Amino acid sequence: MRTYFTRDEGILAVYDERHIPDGAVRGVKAGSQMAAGEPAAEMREPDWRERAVSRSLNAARSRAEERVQRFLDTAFELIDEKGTTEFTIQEVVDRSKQSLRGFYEYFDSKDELVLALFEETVREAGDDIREAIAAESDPLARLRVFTMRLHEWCDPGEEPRMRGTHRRRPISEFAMHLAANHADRVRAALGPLSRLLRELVDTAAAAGAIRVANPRRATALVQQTVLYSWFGNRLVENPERKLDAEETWEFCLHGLGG
Amino acid sequence: MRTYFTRDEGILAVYDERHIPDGAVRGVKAGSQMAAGEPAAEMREPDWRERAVSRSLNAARSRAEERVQRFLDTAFELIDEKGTTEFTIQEVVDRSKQSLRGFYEYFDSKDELVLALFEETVREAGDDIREAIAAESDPLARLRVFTMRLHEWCDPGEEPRMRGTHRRRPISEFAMHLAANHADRVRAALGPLSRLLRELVDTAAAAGAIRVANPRRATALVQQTVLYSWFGNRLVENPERKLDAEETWEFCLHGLGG
DNA sequence: ACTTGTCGAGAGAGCCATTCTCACCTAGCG
DNA sequence: CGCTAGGTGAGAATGGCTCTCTCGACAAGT
Repeated sequence: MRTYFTRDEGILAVYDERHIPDGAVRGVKAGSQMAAGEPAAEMREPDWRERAVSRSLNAARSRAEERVQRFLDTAFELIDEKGTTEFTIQEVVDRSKQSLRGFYEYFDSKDELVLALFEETVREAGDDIREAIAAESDPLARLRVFTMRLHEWCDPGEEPRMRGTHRRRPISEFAMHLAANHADRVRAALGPLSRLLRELVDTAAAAGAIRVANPRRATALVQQTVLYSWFGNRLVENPERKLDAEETWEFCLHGLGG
Repeated sequence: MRTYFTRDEGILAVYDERHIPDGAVRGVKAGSQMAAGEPAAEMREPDWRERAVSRSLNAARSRAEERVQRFLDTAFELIDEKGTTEFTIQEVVDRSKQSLRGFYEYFDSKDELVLALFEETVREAGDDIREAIAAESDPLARLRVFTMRLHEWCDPGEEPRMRGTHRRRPISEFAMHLAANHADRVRAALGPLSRLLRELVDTAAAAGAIRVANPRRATALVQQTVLYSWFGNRLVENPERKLDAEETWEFCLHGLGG
């Protein structure tokens, strides 16, 4: 089983680890006639040869980056159009004017591709949330903003999606699937958000705004409640009765003894 | 799109509506030469012909019931063995010594089959929970028992499953999938449980054991928290840190202002 | 020109769900 | 008793997808 994405780095760490180096490094070795000690090679000062190599390596890298990015963009596009993650690889390949072979060069499977989209999305969400939090100073307010934003992020009300961002519902949905089959990857992707939440909980607890016995579990519960409450709404038919961010927050707040 | 299962009745209502009657009723009509008013026919006293017909109808029905049951049992068996719902229809058919054609005679699709298993499971859970609740009289205690039982039911700790019941994790998991694609069916299946919970919440609120502004939403939140918290545990690696029923309950309790 | 690595094109392979065909078997009927 | 039609088992055929593999063209280095 191959793995292209490093756990915490995410998408753009892809090619460095695999394809490019595979080829590039081999090139270096061949070009420099392979001196004695391999580790020593890293320490040598960059002569023209090295520079040339690194230049072509960079070129190769950005070529690859661009290719991967095209796959990702196209996939986002298809999801946006279809409102579901049920596109086929063939579609992605055709539309991005690349080859099936190329696709599997960069992604192990379709899941891997969607996982990448998921990571991207979570990253965006994280940035957005962090920004929103920065505007608040009160620990409880920060916690509240986090909760509300995350909730909205999972399931943006009506879909005329805001400029610049993508449809997120299909991704969130697929994340359920991923959570079942690639729990570790999903966990890793959510890591930064979990840690942020934990911080907020700790701070709020320290400030006496909430009373929690076990911060870790409290964090987990809040995260869960928020992450899944949008999904639960799927089982509610009457839109009037769907739970919104505010209600979810209040429930959490009480749950936290606030 | 055909539908074999009535919303609230569940599995055993299947054949009455479709196949059997399709054949049997046609038989009746032909046999009795189709008198005048169709509705009137239902009111006629059972002469020998009617009795004979109903006997064969019953025979056909139980034959069908037995066949369907065999599919269901086999599917449960496969799930138990594999620990996943990833069996193929072919397997079910082969092992139950029936035919593919027969399968699609009774079930529209694989989802339909698993939905049936899900309904069965929920029904069992409901019975179990109701029984457990009956042993308690205090409103809050009843609510607590409900919560804990439901939590355990979704994700029975370690799998050496108790006699008589089936592996439930794979079913719960598949339910996530179903919730995405057949929300209405899942909602219907969960209906009785939701109503029960609502009752408990109302009673507890009336008794002043908890303070809720909007019972409906409170109910939804509790249901969600419980139903998904086991799923959230999937993202927790260290078993020590997984949330258990007790913790979930306490969170809900506070959330409910208890 | 010759080798070697890269990559697009696209033909499968394999796996499934779902549908279709056909032949058998049995009950009812003349 | 032979005949016919509906119900049903067996399992072949279809279609959709993911993923693999082969081929050939192109590019860069030698």
